[in-house]
Amino acid sequence: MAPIATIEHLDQFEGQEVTLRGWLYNLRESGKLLFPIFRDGTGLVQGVMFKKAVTPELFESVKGLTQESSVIVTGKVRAEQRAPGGYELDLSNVEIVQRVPEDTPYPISLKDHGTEFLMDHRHLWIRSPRQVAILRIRSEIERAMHDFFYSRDFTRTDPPILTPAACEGTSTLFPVDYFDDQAYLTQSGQLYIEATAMALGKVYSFGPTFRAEKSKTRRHLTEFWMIEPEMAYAGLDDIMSLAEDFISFIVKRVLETRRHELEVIGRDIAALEKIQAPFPRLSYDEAAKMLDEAYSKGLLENKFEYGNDFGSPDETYISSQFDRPVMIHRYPAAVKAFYMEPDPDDLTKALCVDVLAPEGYGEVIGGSQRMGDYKKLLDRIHEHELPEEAFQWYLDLRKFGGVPHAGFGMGLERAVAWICKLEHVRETIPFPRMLHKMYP
RNA sequence: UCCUCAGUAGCUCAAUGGCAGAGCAUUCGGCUGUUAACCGAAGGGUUGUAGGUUCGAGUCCUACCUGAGGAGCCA
Repeated sequence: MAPIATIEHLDQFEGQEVTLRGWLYNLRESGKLLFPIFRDGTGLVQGVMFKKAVTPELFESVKGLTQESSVIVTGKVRAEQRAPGGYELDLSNVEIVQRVPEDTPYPISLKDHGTEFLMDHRHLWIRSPRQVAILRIRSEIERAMHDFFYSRDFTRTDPPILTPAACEGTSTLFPVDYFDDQAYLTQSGQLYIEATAMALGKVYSFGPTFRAEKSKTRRHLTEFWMIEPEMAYAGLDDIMSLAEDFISFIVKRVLETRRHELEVIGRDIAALEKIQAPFPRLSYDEAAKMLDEAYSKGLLENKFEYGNDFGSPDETYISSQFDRPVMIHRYPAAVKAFYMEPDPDDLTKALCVDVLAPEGYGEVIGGSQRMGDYKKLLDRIHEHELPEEAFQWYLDLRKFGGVPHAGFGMGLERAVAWICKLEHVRETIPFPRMLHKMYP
């Protein structure tokens, strides 16, 4: 019985007979010679079968085998320059586990397809080599995130997904029936990990978040995964340093362990190699000045109105001026969330930071120092017309041993989209949830 | 929600207001080194839906549906 191998590690079996378990990716025929290409989730390998070398029954069963039929194949591994991947399998047996019927052929061919068709067949599309590579990179990024925070003595604490009230505004919540009451799907775990940070010091959370925004852009999902660190006794500068170390760590890890996948998707690796801390830091005022100058030079279509949040084209312009992520800090408090601490040097500004990814990917991280004072926080809750009762527990955090604390949130899918340089976040998650898109 | 564009075979796309076409996929045949193999043949159509203009509409007009891209909002 031949040992079971994976295509990824075929080089360890050169000259040996192995068994692979996978699917038929493609089949080329040349008379009495067959070239089936197999995939097993770790890569692609081409098999060779000469008619004379096997039984007629075996040859006929492989000849005309349909795409994506599941197979267990046995053959001898041989280095072969003519084969894609560098190794080839001289086939001695092909066991067909399930044959795709001819009258319902596998819908995703090796030719081009449109977005709508691919999205309707997302459950099959994820088998394509490019999608496999992206999902492997996503997985590696998730692993790197956890490694980073554990190596820095953070404790992972999981916030609830069903929540009684909004974290920021109420217009973008998904309501759900909760017995005789109404609950909402969480928009962010932040408020809850502020509480766990007061219990454990340095914490982070990683989980799904839900926003019912009617956004139809390449950067939006209604369900996305967010990683959020929160630190007691920390301020804005601490989380800016943390954010640049964090991003640098993740990119370095992907370059170390997923270089092959980056090559599969055609990512420009040199651009990623530049991602090293420190990142450029710009105040909101400095960024606004930059936008003014760009507008007067005709580089921006619309004039930036000081005091507003940056629009998408503004972010793209700013990030295009740097070869690594740029951190913009101290936005006007008026355009930011209610829980942010005002800048003591300018009370109209908030101690917050947005990290804009390069190459036009926009905001991947948003963070801030949190409002420390009980009375000021209560006033903000009233100003934003939020229900005070729902925030009583949150206010308690300022009543019982309040300390300066800060944290940030990174949208995983936007980070993956940037690191993989994808056109759209829909390819960063196995089953994206978008406006009017729930199937499959 | 607003703006722009698109919808024709299973898929990707052609078709000056005048016979509904090709490549891939499928089926049949050929090929002993193919590289999204190639060569020959066959089957496959309510042109998104409903109206309208016209001798004649895939093509022009109106409404609606669906999708894509962008804006706003956000991670």
